Amino acid sequence: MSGSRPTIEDVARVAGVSRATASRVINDAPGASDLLRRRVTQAIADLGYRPNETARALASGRQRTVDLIAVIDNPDLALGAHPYYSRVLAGVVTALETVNVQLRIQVVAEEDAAGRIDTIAADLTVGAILANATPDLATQLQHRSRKVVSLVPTAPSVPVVEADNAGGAYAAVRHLHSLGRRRIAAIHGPDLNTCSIARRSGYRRAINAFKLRDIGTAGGFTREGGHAAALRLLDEHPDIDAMFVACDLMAAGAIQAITATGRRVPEDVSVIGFDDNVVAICTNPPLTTMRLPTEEMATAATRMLLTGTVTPGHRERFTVELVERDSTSEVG
Amino acid sequence: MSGSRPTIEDVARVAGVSRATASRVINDAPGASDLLRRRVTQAIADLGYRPNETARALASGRQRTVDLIAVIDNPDLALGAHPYYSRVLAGVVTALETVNVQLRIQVVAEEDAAGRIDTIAADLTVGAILANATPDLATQLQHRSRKVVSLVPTAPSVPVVEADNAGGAYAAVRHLHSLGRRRIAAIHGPDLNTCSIARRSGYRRAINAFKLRDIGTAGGFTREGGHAAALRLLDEHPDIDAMFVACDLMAAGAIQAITATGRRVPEDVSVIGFDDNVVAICTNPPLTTMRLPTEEMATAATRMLLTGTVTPGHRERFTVELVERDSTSEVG
DNA sequence: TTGAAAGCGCTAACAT
DNA sequence: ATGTTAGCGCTTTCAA
Repeated sequence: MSGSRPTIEDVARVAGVSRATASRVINDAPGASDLLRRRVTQAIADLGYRPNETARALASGRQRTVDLIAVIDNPDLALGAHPYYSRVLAGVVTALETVNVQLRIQVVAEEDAAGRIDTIAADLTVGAILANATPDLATQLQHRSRKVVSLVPTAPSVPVVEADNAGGAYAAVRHLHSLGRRRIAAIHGPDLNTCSIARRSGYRRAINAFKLRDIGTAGGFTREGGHAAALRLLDEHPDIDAMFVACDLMAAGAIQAITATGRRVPEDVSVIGFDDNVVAICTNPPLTTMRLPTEEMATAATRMLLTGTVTPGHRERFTVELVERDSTSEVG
Repeated sequence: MSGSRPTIEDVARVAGVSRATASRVINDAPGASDLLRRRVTQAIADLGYRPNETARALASGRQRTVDLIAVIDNPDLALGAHPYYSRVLAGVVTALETVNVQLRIQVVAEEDAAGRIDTIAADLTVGAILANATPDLATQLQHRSRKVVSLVPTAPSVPVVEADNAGGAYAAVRHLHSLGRRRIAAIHGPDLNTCSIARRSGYRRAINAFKLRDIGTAGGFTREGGHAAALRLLDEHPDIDAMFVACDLMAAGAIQAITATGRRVPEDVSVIGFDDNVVAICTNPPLTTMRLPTEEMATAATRMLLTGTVTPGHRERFTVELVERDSTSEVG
């Protein structure tokens, strides 16, 4: 009776319609009048009905899954290794804890992403979370399926749960400035990466606001990239007294490079990163950084997919906060 | 016809029995003669039959899941943050990619682990992977369910997919010794942690083999712990020229501490870690460490559960290999 | 010990 | 537009 979970049968009965109609409403399928549609929706709400995913899967012949799409350029930093994916994964898993929905992870190599779009879109059931898709890929995927949400900014029409990258970068530079740093160089991420672009624009805005010189180079979001970039920067601009680095992994490399040139962090060169993942406490010295609420963002994105509340152009923005550690200090 | 996957119906027909009997055999349920049991088993093999998990879940009323049990003592190092869990998660997800089995993650606080054992055991369907269980917890769980496999050594009867912790620790010390280091201190993990115990015994064995002095302290497997431990060690034994640190996170802390005392890594004090997770490339200098194949181990453990090949006392051991970076050097 | 048959909760033809 | 009905592949009574 009232002990077990309501079924579609209950919904149909309460709404005074057939199971088929109830099913149509639940699945947003055509072939139901607005009147009945409303009655069913009401019944669902009243009963607190939630479809049994298992029965759905059996009847329809396909398992409902949430797809996590990761575009990989560097195979060394796969799912288990890269702190970003780890956090995304953890966030998605949290949202999936209570529902009967499968998680499918699709690792797509950058070069054959284009070729796989149709297949991916066709296989989508609940929808896809784009961990790090390019605007192009995201747009195409969204065109073919609608059930897509990105964790990084892409194109205006693609639903996104994003971090305030520009604001975070601005705050980072402002912090360095408040410490008396005046020659603040930047190690940016890849030129075409949208997070990287947003962070760079935040940096530029701050540089202008504080009337500083814009010194920057790109590092590719890897430790190696950060290392090489810092070396270049110090070579060309030996008087740099701070670095804004667009991700923690690069910041780790930058710190290694800075100290390798005989400079001290934070006294000679203060460093501020972006992400606040486990790497930040392991650099030497520990890294001051801007914290991204990655897990929370992934959870939110997954919930959107699950509840079907993704609408084109939907935009949710999470704030990014400063976490002070030992890689920054006042000019002394 | 031959196009789609064989069903239990096909198995029953080929074996010349009813669906009910086939089901009994498949589920190891009582009530089937040895003769029929053999015929069904043969038919399953011939057809390459694999049960449809979705149908199973619907009929039985419960979803089959693999449970990943993580005992958490430090909330700061939850699933998304700690590199170990990330790698385990990645490995489990890999094994689950092709099957219709749900992943359920149970985060258990250390203090109420005991109280939750019965509930956890009762809810198990496919089985549980114990990421970091104590011998006590593992034994009790295995007692109540059988379908349990640990990723760390626990008790002899509990099936385990483990790393050669002792061998790895021995190899680490041997490496330091081969570089001319003679005052090799150790930062061990928690006293009661079985990985930590195995690594410590490997260290001791090496210390004896090379006739070195046994200098050690415990660090609790956290960055903070490693930091504090290194400070203590250097204070009490200022002439230490190398450290064997039982995990990368602690090694990161140790390196921070060593350089903070004005010593150089690797020249004055060489450091070798254990794990080889993302942290290892982010320390300053990058960390020489012993690589644990955590993802592969987790995948193997999950497959065992899935195929039902877990038997009490089963023991699988993965080797641990040296990865040289810049935190170790010859005495010069 | 074995088999027949009734569902599990839902989707999707097919009728109306 | 709406309802009727036949399964999806399996487990689990219930009878034999």
